[in-house]
Amino acid sequence: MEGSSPGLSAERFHAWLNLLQTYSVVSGRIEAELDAAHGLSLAEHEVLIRLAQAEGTRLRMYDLADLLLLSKSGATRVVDRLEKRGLVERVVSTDDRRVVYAALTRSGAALLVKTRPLLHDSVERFFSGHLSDDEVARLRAVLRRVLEGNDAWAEHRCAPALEGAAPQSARRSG
Amino acid sequence: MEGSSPGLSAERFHAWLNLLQTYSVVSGRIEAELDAAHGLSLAEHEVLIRLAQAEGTRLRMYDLADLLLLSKSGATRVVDRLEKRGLVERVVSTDDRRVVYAALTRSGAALLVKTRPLLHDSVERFFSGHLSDDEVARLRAVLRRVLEGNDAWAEHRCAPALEGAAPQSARRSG
DNA sequence: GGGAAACGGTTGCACCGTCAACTATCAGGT
DNA sequence: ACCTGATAGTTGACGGTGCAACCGTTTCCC
Repeated sequence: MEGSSPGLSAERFHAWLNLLQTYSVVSGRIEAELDAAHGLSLAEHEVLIRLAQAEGTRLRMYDLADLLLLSKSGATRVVDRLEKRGLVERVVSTDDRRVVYAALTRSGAALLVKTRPLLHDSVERFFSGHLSDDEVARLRAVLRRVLEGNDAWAEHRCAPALEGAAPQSARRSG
Repeated sequence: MEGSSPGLSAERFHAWLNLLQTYSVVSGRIEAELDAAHGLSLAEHEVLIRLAQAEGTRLRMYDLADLLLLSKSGATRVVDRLEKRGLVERVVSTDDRRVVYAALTRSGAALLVKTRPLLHDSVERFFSGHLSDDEVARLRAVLRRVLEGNDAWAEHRCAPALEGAAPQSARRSG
């Protein structure tokens, strides 16, 4: 009853531990920096980014939750917070009155313009800056495979974010 | 004012997003499985594991917090929970009466014997199972570098855990 | 020895997120 | 038209975590 070879699996288990640790440390640092600078959490920040990139700078709550890997209620709450600050507003869909859009407000967009460079910079400084382009690519490939293995890979979630760093203009329909 | 080339940094930023997603998805699955099976969270599980591996199957609260990358209060609370279930007990040090040891109880050790294989299995199934040994090694190396870059690499935190899957015997001093 | 500072741990409070239950709306079948 | 079920979102209760303030202990240094 020795089970699966312990020595081998230890190495594999450590990789998992290291992932947890990296997540914990890096996200902690980034969050601290963002919070100190603008009082925005990582999740809040990501909401703004996702909205900025979306068609019409708005998203259904449902899609937002999906994008952020958050529960429905989680999405409700993060939007609550942002709405209270006037960075986002809720708009009920006319097509389907169950649907609520979270829409980026003017001041939300304005804030994002200021905060995005810092986020970029933080991620680079605390994370990707320690890696070569090649390593980054390999890392992505590996993580992608894990996500696929968990049926959690989704192009729309993993591919976008941060494209075209200046979305202010020419966002009209397309 | 174009700043750092956006296209390049996008790729690097995505790697970060993918790390967040992988953490979220995988830890969610593992946690669900552990919880369903034994009512133990991932953090609680790790406490038991760390204690089992420690000298005398006990650790100072301080060290425990460090190992788990938890705040002091976080450690207090997770031990509270485990103590309430009788899996762990607090022992005040005689050397230094400020110090409190969290010590694995008999039933804690017994439970761990049953749960550890499942944890192993979960990690393999949801995470490392999707990767080759080579990829695992590369991943570890990369994550380690990021941790080092954040002054967060610590041998005692990253190396141990899960060594010799049968610690029940011959754990005496050494 | 006595006071100050450092240390280890716990507690109060607030935040963030989940789950389950709920409301409201829409779609389908009869 | 009506009832049923699915869908989108919100709410309330709750769990887990961090921070700051706190207590008791130890250490340092005069």
